[in-house]
Amino acid sequence: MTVRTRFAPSPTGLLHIGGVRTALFCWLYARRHHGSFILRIEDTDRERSTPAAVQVILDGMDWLGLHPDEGPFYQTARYPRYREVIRQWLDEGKAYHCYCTKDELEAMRNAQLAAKAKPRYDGRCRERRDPRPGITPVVRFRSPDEGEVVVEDRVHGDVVFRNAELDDLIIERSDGNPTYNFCVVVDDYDMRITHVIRGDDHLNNTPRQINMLRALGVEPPVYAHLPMILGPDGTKLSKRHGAVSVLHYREQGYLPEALLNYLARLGWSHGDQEIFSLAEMVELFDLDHVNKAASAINPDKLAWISQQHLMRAQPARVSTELAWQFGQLGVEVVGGPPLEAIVLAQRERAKTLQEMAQNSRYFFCSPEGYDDKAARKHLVAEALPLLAQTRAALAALPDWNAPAIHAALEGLAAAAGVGLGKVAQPLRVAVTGGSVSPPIDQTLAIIGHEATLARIDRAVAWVATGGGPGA
RNA sequence: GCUCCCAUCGUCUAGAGGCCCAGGACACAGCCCUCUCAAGGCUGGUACGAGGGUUCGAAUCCCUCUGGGAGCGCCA
Repeated sequence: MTVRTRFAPSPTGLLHIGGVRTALFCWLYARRHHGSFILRIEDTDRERSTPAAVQVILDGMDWLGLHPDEGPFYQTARYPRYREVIRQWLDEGKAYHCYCTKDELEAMRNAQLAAKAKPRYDGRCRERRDPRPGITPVVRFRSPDEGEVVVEDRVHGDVVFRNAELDDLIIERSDGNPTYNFCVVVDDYDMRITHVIRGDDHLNNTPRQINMLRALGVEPPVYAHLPMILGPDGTKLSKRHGAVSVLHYREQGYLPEALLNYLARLGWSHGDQEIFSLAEMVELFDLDHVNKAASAINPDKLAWISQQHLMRAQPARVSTELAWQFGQLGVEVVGGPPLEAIVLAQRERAKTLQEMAQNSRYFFCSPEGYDDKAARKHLVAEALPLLAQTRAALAALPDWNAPAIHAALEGLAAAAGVGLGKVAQPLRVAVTGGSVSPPIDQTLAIIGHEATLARIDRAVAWVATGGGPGA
């Protein structure tokens, strides 16, 4: 039997880390077993579903490369099918009309809560024969009164629920719209889903769904309920921390495979391995090593993984992403140094593409000013003679490349009887505006011969005129 | 309140009775490398929630407790 998994988000909020992790596991499992991954939009809540939210889901999945083999399917497009099943169940006595008003339901609920009982529908309309005038009924599924349902879960093991705990849930609202638990069942059946992989907040819904599946005459699929993902502080994911759209991660400069790698390690493991390429994840993923406990997001670790992927990715691809980041910063890169050289020089000193771009402005523009602390230490009168010598030596260089620059600077330092740092730091501040950059030879090589000399001149003049604001 | 789930370093996790006085990773501290910052290497500290069992032997199995979480909607 071919594996068929599905990711079924509802377009009522944003697609965040938690949803993405679920999507990832579904996708990985399907890929791993050469099956199909299906995307289904659960938009039966017409009040809260928005086209914008659908678009975010689609864009997010697309960016991450979690492409569905089938779909997206929209539940709102399947209403005729749901009605067909409901009609059939009504005919077979598996479902019935309920004329209780919201007020009555509310009263029932309060009474049960007051009696310290679990609030649930008592089934009072089960045997009702006649409609109540003026009330449009809902349709309820007739849940078994006795026995128990066993959810055979791939991550939790067998979980047993007594049917006595379950009540008759509404499957069609009074406005004619079908409800979630019911649609899921019909869809998973129609779409021949073999493995339902979802958040464990759905574990409690599962016995009801199994009962409905059986009413349809079929046996349930394999279930795997994933633990929740929590915010950095260990509490539920909220807007305050972590519950931001996945697309935020793109803007902040994370590579999709880095985010996916991080998410894969949240709840899944393969021994001690931390870094996985997409191909490795597909090859190694399995449900047996999915953890049962909830896990908290750790931004530091995500950043570290991000950098690991930045260092491993093809420079050409990283360049493309970097160009976008420069665009965001308003830095014109056309006509400047090749981006690949910058990637190679900067990738081990940036956690994200955004950070890389921010730290690389000086490759394209002269510093607008000098870092205060750095200037006070290195751009001072005493440093001028050596800086002037450096300028002369660099000006005389016939070939402008890192090894040649390096040799020149080394020679200068040796002749002056100082360490390379004495030469490099003033130069670095003059040319980049700060005290941090890739190795000075590489930095100068990328900036270019002319620009380097011009910037040294500016710095010398700046020192000569007593410093002051600006460069 | 009822039902269900969960429980190893601060965090992510390895661990499927002896290989564990518990391993890896992030973070943190120190050292090395070094023109700065990184990257990399080395070293260090910190964890099996508590109590009972079972067993020659338990982080691993069972029970109770405690602590977290989820569900109990004409939301998904």
